[in-house]
Amino acid sequence: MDKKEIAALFEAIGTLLELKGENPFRVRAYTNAARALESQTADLRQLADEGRLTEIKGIGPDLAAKITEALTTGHLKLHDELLASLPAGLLDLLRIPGFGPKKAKIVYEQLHVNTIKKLEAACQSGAVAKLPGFGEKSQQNILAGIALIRKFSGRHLVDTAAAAAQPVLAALRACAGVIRADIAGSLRRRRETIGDVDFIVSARPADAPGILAAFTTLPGLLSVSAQGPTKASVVLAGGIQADLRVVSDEQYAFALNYFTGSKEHNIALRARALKLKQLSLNEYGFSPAAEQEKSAKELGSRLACPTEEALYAALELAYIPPELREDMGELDAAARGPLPRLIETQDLRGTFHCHSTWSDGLDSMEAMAQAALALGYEYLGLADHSRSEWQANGLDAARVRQQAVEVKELNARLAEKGFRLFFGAEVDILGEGELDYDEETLDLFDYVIVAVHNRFTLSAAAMTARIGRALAHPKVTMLAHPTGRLLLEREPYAVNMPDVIAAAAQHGKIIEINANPRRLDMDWRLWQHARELGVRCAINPDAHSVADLQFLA
DNA sequence: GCCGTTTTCGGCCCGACTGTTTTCAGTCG
Repeated sequence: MDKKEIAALFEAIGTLLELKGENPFRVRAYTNAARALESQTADLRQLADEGRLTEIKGIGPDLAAKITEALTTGHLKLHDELLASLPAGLLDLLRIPGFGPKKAKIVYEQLHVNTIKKLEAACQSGAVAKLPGFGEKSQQNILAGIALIRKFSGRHLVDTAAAAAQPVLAALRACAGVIRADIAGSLRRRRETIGDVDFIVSARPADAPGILAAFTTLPGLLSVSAQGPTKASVVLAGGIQADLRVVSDEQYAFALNYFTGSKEHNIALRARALKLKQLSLNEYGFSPAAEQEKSAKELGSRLACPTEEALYAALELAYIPPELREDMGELDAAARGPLPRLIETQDLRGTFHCHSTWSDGLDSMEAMAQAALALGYEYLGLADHSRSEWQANGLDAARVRQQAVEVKELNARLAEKGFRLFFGAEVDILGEGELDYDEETLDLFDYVIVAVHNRFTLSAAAMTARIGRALAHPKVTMLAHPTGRLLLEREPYAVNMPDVIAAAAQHGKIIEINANPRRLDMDWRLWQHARELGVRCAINPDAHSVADLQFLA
C-alpha cells in the first residue's frame, strides 16, 4: 500500500466513524491524518522502519500503528470492522449533494433506508419530509441531488481518462497490422468529463481478430464486457469503460469522425451532407441518399476521404478541430472560411492562477517558479486564496504582507533568468459583491482574480449582479471561470453569461477560462461576442502543484 | 485521536448558507 491508498483508507474511516455518530474530533483526526499523508514527500515505509511516523504532524502513536498495519498487511482491521457494521449502500448516500452523514444516519435509523433507490422511494412517498430536521424542501433537494448523481455517474475527469487511455493507444499502435489508431469520443474533444473512451483502429480484416485479442488481454483490465469481430468493450483500471472499433483504412476517417462526435455535431454534419450533396453520411462513408435502403456498410463510401480534413472539405467546410465539435456555431463558421487557429499549449507564455503552499497548493512558490521556468514560461502569476477560504488556508492581511516580501526576494533572483513572478490573489466575492480584502491589502497585489465560492444557489440574475459589482472594483483584474468548474456530481452555479461579458466589457476586465487550454466549454459564439466587445479572455487553469503545471504543458 | 514554552486533560482554529428551527444544526468549501 502506498501513502495515497492509506490516506484514502483514513478518509474512509473518518466518514464511517461520522456515520456512526462518533466523536467528531476523532473523525477529524482521521481526515487530518489523510491530508497529512497526501502531502508527505518522505517514504512512509522508511519512516515506519525507523519509528519516525509520529514526526508527521497529525500522526500520533495510534495512527502510526495503523499506518504500519496497512503497510504490512495491506488493509486495516478497523476499516474492515466499520464496513461490516454498516450497510454497504449507506456510504453511497453521501454522494448526494447536501446530504451528509448526520442525515444519512437519521434516514437509516428511522426509515431503514440504506440505498439511493430506497431513499428516492421514501422521498416520493413523502416519508422523508416528516422526519425531524427534514421538510418538504429537503425532500425535493434530495430528489434533485439523486437526479444529478445519475446524470454524472460513471463519468471521469479528462486528465484521469487521458492517463488511462494513453498506454492503451500506445499498445494498439504497436499491434501487428494496425495501420492507424486514435482516441475518439469526448476524450478527443477534450471535454472536462469523459463517459467512456473510444479507440478507432484501421487494419485489414485479416488482422482485426489479433488486434481485438490484444485489446481484451491488456494488462490491468478489470473486465471484458464484449468482444466481436470488429468491436470490443473492456473496463480499464479505474473503472473507465473503453470501446475499440476496427475498420478498414478507407472507412477510418469516417469512423473517427463519427465516434468523435459530438452527437449534435454529427447530426448537423449529416444534415449538411444531405442538403448540400444529397449524400447520406454515416460511420463508414458517404452514400447517395437515394440508395439508403441498402445497408450503409455494404455500400461503402462513394466519396473517398482518407482524412477528416478531406471529409470536411467534401462538405465544403474548413477543418473543424475536435474541441469545437459541439454544434455551437462551428459549422456555420467553417462554411464561411477557415476557423481561427486554436491556442496550443506551446503558445502559453505563463499562467496566472497558481496556488502555492501559502494557501492550498502542494508546492512552494520557488518550486512553482522553477517548474514554470523549466517549461519555458516567461512568467508565473501566484494567486493564493483569500482570507475567507480558511479551509484552503486562505491568507489574512498579515500573511499577504509576508508573502509579498518573499515574492520580491524570489523575483530578485529570477530576474537574471528573464523570468518574473507576478503577485496576485484569488479573492472571494463576498455577500453582494464585496471583496475579501480591504483596500490597503488589495493594493499590495499586481493583479486580483475574483472568484465565486459561495452562495451557489443564487438565481442567475442575482449571481450575475453580484459578479458585476465585484468586477466594478478598480483593483480587480479578472474573473475566475465564470461558469464554475464542472466537477463530477456538482453543477456549476447559474450565471447570465451575456451580462457577465457586458460587465467585463464595461469595466475593462478579463474573463478567465479555467478549463482545458484548448477548449472553451461554452457556446463559442459567446466568446466571439466577448471579443467583439473587446473583452479579453485568459486561458488560466488553476494549478495547485508542479504536477498541475506540467500536466497543462 | 492528536496536541501541548497549557505536561496531562481540555481543546480541537471559520463563516456562509439553507432549511428547519422560534434559536439551531447540518453541510460545504
